[in-house]
Amino acid sequence: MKTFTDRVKDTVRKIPKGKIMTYKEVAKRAGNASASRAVGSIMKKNYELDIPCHRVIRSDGKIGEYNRGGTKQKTILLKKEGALK
DNA sequence: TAGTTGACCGGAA
DNA sequence: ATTCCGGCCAACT
Repeated sequence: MKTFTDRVKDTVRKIPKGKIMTYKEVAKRAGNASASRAVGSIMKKNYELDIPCHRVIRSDGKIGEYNRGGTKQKTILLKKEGALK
């Protein structure tokens, strides 16, 4: 039985290049639509290189936080991948 | 077991 | 548009 956390990691790992998902969408896909906050909490403590956490942004359209360079770096990465204009 | 924390969300002021 | 507040959930202490 996979836990919510495992599914979240799996979901984020499956996000294709140039694509973006909101924390809420990820939470929903993982099985708990209201766990958007928990998703961020999980990413923060489980940042594997297989998981492109920079492809996950907030529902407001804001970039959100990032542990490898902050919001700035996150934005740059998304731009490079073409996910963000 | 209970309390605190935070890469969030949505509504209200 | 910006700031504030309550709710929500998993991890940490």
